[in-house]
Amino acid sequence: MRLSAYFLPLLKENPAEAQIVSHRLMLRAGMIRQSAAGIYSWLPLGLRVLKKVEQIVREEQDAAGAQELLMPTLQPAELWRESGRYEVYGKEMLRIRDRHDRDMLYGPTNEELITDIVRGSVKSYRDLPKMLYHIQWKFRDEVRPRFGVMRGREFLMKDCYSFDLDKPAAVASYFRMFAAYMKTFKRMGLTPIPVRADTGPIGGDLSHEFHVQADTGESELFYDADVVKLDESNIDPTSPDVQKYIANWYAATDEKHDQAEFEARVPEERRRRARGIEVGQVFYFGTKYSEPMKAVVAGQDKTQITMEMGSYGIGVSRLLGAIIEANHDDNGIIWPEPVAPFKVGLINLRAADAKCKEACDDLYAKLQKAGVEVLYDDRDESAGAKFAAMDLIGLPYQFVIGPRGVTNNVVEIKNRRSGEKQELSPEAALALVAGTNA
RNA sequence: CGGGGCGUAGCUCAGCCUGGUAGAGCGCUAGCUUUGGGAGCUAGAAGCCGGAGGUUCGAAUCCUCUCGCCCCGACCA
Repeated sequence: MRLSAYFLPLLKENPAEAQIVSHRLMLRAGMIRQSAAGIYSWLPLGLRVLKKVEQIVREEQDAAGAQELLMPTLQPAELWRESGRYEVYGKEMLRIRDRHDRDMLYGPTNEELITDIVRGSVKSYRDLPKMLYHIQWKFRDEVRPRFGVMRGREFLMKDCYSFDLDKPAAVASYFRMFAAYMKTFKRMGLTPIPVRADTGPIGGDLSHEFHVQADTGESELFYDADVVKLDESNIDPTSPDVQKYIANWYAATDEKHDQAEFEARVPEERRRRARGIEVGQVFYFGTKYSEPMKAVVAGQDKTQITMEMGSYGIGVSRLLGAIIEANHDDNGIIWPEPVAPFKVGLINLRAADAKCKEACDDLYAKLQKAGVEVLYDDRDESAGAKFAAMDLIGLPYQFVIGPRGVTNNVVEIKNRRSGEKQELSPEAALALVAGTNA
């Protein structure tokens, strides 16, 4: 993509409304634009990252055995009356009336809808288990939206629902998803910390929140260092020992932290304290919805079995804020490579110079041919402006070509994260990024 | 939902107290000069001063009402 043609409205100054760093940087880097309080448009650069985050989530859901579907944003109030949540949910739920005076709502979550779908088609014990998920926009009418996309009213969420025959199977589904979450967040360059959680309005008796570590995070976490060291690929979700271990380890947010228990259970050298941002939560809630909504299957012995359910959410749009909170410096964003909007930023320092232009155009074509995602700054701007823009949007590699480099046939490569610079031939530069392209 | 703050050019803000022809910096347009860390000079364009009422000869400025946005708290993916 040529920057001269790209819609990338960068801001040199901090917008007054943005207080926290991720919000400021997303606005300054031209990723989002606010439409109303807590509601944002996603501009091309922001959308590219959103899609990458979404894709990683999708791949790990699929790998965990879940199947993707897509439910609507608008739901009939009827289903929520059936589960009893229509009255319980409060003003956070955006209620709408259609032209026929039917009560509708913009979904804040989808337990009712998915249960309705499953109960309509799943009739036999042979049809279970099932795990179904979708990635869809949700709306929660927060009293006070803030922190940009981290606490918007409209947000993109992955929500998955598991349906099992009995509790042991449902708990295994829970821990399968648990392991998938660890992997998902790690793939984005984050450090996930799973914290035991209350089940809140969703209900149930087993739940974990996933926080990712960020110095600017909203909550304070106290945890056993072993929690972070756990390798999710070794988790056997069906093992009662593993389940017990995970369910009982010490990790708590400040509200639920018990210093005495922390000290009693965790050796001093393993006690950790950090700030985090919540990006996901998993619940096992048994028959809370399947019971009132009559989601049952016929068992082998002609009995009726009420499905055992769990639900699993990831705040996809919120993750962008969390990733930036955990990956930035004074100059701007530092994207982890798997979610970077482009892998390489190619800078022509002297756009008016024919030789520079030729060298850059050539390298740009080769990068594209090699399948490397590249943003090419071909604008006629001052060098400083180009460096600053590239640092701000935080692409992992900056390829710089100026009059000096052209004379020596070298490309200067800057690693955005480490700041290290090296000079390579165009061929070597190409090999550097083409080789490791995912 | 309680408390506080702010709405003036695309962005950051001054002007308001003490009413009298709407400002600055950045950005934008044109030209010239520059060219390795947000360039310089010159000339421009750009605003229903959030909206509605009121007071006044006269309102960005004073009064009333309203809408929007931000911050702290309670609440939350």
